[in-house]
Amino acid sequence: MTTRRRGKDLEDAILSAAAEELRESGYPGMTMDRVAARAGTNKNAIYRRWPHRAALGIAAYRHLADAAMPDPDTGTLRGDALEMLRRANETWSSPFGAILRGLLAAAADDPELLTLMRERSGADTMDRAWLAMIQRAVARGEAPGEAAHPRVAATPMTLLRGEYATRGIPSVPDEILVEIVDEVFLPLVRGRAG
Amino acid sequence: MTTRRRGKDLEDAILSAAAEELRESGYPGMTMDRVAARAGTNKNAIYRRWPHRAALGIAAYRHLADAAMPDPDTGTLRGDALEMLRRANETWSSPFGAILRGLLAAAADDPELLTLMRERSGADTMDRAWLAMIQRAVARGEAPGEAAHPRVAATPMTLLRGEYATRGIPSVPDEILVEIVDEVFLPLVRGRAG
DNA sequence: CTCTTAAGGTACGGCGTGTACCCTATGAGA
DNA sequence: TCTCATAGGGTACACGCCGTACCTTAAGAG
Repeated sequence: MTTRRRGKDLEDAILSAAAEELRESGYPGMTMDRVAARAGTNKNAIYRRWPHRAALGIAAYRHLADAAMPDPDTGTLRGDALEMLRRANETWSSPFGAILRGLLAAAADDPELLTLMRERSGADTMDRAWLAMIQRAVARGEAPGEAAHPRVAATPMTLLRGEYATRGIPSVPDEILVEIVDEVFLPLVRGRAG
Repeated sequence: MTTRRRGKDLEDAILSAAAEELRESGYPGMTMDRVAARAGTNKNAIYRRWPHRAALGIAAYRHLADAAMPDPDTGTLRGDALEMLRRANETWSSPFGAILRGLLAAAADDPELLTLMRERSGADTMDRAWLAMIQRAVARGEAPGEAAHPRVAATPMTLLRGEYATRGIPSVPDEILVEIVDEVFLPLVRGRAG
């Protein structure tokens, strides 16, 4: 330990350590002591940068996330929607998604943290992608223009999240995704005609 | 303290104490020590009955819940749906709902607890009420028979829960409820015709 | 070369969960 | 009526974690 890290170097080391802890133990299992130890520093350095454990957790989560997949384009609205749901399901059911859910659970009481989460977790990006997808379908004449409504766009993802919330875990079976698309999303889009 | 409580007496005392703690401090603030003190007993008696704090929390929550309102019957599907959402919004935004949300957050990782919660929290009852409501609309000729689908029935409540999950707070404004009904639920019901 | 700033080291206070141990009232059954 | 297994009461404690305080020491700007 000849040299002593400072500023950004140290900050990155802490974030990486926290991210690894998140990956290994989830948010509830991420302790400040272990993060400090893993980063080869001490809690002072952490608390000088982040006020809470939660703040560090969110910041570290961001360190993991960098998805930014391209929009699906299967040619049909049904195909695109299913693809989106399947991708989301994969993400949410990965250990990675478990972390996100842990964070969400911890933030559930704290509006301030919740908005932080929304920004970082790409939920808004997701909604925009759905809207764009619907607009492509409208352009193809596959859906009525009234279908391009934010709440319609957000519905399938909300339903998927609902599955996680009530079932609780590993992964939502594909039939459910199909059901969400065929029994809710597509009828909804059609029902908005005229 | 001439007499010493046993069995059901003591159990009720503990549950009542836990329920009061829940009401006053929410689930995160309900500590075993305080519950024991409030019940005039000690943690032994509690841990002999419930394995976790979470288990006690869920059991105590049940002690608070006894709603069972009659179904709304406004004469129109739109009116009934709005009424259901408004009632749910009231419940969920009450301190009482905050408790429920705290419990849900704590149980989010544990499927076992989640099923316990579902049974106790009346979510299934709620879904049945929605289905019955839709079936009345079908009988009136107000909705197509295909609309009486469990997933359709569950959609509005899931969307409302989604609002709580992302916004995080006090109460969902009425416009949002109206939007859920007019922009999603009713188009969905109509879109399932034919 | 000095001096402010930030890192390292370490020790705590406080709180909460779950367990251990030992004492004592209760009530069922002989 | 007496005995005795059972369950409640009291208390202490190990353990883990968060967040803070305090002091020492390196780094690097001026």
